[in-house]
Amino acid sequence: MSSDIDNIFDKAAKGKSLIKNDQALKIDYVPEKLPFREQEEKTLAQVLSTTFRSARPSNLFLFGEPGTGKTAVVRKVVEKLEKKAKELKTNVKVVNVNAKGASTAYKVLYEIAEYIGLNQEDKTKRVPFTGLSIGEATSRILQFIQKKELSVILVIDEIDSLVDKSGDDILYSFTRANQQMIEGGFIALIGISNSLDFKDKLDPRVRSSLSEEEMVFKPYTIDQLREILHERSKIAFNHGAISEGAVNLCSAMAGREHGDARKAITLLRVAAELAERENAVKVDEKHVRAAQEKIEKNAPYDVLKDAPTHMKLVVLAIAKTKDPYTGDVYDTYTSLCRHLEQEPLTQRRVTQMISRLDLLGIVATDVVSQGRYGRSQKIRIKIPLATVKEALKEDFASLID
DNA sequence: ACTCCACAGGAATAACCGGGCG
DNA sequence: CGCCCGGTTATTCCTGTGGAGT
Repeated sequence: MSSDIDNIFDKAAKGKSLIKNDQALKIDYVPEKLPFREQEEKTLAQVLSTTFRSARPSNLFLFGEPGTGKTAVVRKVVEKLEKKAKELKTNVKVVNVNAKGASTAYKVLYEIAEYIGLNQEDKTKRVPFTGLSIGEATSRILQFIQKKELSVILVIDEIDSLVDKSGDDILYSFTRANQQMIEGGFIALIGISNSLDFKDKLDPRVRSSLSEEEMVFKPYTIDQLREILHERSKIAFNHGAISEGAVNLCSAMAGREHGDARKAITLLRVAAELAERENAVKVDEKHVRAAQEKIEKNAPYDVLKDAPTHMKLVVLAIAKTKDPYTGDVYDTYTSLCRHLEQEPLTQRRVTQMISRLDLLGIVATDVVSQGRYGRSQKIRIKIPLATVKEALKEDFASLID
């Protein structure tokens, strides 16, 4: 046991660990070179270059499946732009918001205010953490931009979740603001979206002004993924610390659905962590497989573990009901509630939770019509029962058999 | 061809919370 | 302090519907 520990220390001391640069395997790492995206980089840079002529660049709209390099391309180009802007001492501000991370529209506005320096600058017209109406916050931001004659590049990642949450009003006011701010500053919007049909959800006016310029990111092919991983492992790993087979397997696994580079790299990272932990000399296929398993198992476990009580009860009810349809599940759920002396929620709420669980990937639902016997949802649990038990045993030890 | 089950899932509304504002 | 604002959870009420049984 203690020799293991010694081993770890020895290895670390000798600098013999597998990983040379762990940053390079993080999801938000942007490498110097983005293979197969040179064209996109160029186009983006072209569009944004008008900033230096003090003109507003076209709004830009990027889509593509997750892990196709949208965010990476934008980050890279925008970083360079910022650097250049600093050299030239222009008033360019780049704002990066991830709409998914910021849980509400208001938080998005708050972050924008932080980034452009409004909140440091002006005490009476700042955008506080909460308390203002959306409209007031928006207009304070716009006024500040105009007053300071800022050139703002506003990057909104996962823009679809912003619109889902609070509609396109904000986007509308931003795009419209541009038409009014002929003098002074401007906002150029860069929207990034994973879903291709997102545009249909928008108000036509917003749609046309948001996508003055569009770019579609195609999924990577398996060969391309391999190349990407190859490049990345050169940065991340010490020489010989990763086998060819591991790289190939990662790319194959990540490419199975659609070429998702993020998934491929996460896979590689977790595999490397596992390999390090067991003191292996190099990362190979076995670790990749283990990593895959770990990733699949862990995500739902975490969600479930700190879900609200009734959500857990619903999951438990689904697990306990055999051949679960909504009605049966609701029955078991109410009896579970009685058992725990909890007031049961309405069926409406429970169906909402089930569709939420569907979204989270914990269950799968199918609307099935059984003719005479009505129309209902057939529910399947997508994660292993053991995981469910593990996640819920703290709360309902007595109910789990 | 018609009926009618057993729900799905939208809309309106209420209750509550956290947090700034005057 | 009470008030406003937006978010989230939950309820109530509702309209819509695929297809087995008749």
